[in-house]
Amino acid sequence: MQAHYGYLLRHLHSCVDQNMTTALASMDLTAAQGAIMGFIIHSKTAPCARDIESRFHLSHPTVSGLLSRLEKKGFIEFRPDEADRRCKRIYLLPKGTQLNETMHRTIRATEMRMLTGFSEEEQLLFQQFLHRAIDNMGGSPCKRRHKEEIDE
Amino acid sequence: MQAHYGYLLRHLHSCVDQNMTTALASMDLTAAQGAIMGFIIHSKTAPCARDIESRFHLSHPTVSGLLSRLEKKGFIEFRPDEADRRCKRIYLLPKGTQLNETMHRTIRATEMRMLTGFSEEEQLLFQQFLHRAIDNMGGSPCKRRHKEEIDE
DNA sequence: AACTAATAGGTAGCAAGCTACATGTTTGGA
DNA sequence: TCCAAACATGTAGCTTGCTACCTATTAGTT
Repeated sequence: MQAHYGYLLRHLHSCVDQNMTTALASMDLTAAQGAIMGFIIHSKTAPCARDIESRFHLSHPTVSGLLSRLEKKGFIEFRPDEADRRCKRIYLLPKGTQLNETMHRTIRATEMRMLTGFSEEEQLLFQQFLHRAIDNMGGSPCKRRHKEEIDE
Repeated sequence: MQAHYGYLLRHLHSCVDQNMTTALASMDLTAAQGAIMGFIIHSKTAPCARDIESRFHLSHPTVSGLLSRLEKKGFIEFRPDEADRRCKRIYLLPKGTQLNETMHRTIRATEMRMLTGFSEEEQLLFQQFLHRAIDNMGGSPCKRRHKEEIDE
């Protein structure tokens, strides 16, 4: 029997994404949007789009689209940085601040569901496999490299 | 340190997909298109869109789009089934038949790259983890169920 | 001081995933 | 036989991912 890891990865990713989106639907968030809101909520200082690109290894236009949808829905707002007029910092609006605990519980619950029947050791191993495989593929999927991963 | 499997899965899937697409670019195929061409080439009898949906757990419109791009590029053509006028069977055109060996080698090579440094046992374990996680999430990402997975 | 690099962001355009709804064909049961 | 359910496909419209190319600002070098 053949491996077809490419297929398995797409399938699992797709399942998790759909389940996560369904779980977050009552909060008016998709899986990707939820992940980003979690990051913004936990940031000490107001992040800018670039920070999100680096953290999630996403291209600039992808993040740009996600943020503009979150802005349209009233979770966040942009305000220009006074010191550096290039970057627009992201600030939480009330609707965004409210999410906090419920959202994290929901995300956690979906991940736990995926790992049903996995022992502690298996969970750790699974996580290590994913990290090793990512490293083997060169880390960043998008062309434009991020600061912390300059391969000299 | 937290898990964030959702993020890891997206990241790995994205890396693999990009690498696969780059590797297949010289054949004028993307990763998803390559997977489907492989399935069509190996089919005993001419498949229809539905067969591809079941095999890859994809929704109908997704498959429909992929196939129409493959048709436009001249890899395949559609011919209606004479017995059942609902389904349009998929036939390989010369450009599609030519792909065979090179394409499979390329796909295999990319998967092997991802597994660099994995022992035989680790590869098997990784594969089992993916299958188990998929089962935990309920198998099919899209709403419309497929024949073989009717959960009674 | 001035020019070039790097950086932050914007837009267009495409692929691939999804849901929801509509059409036409087959099949099976009353 | 006939009508309803199941089935194969089509289309519209959305999100999320990408590349490529553009502008504006900052920083660094000469």
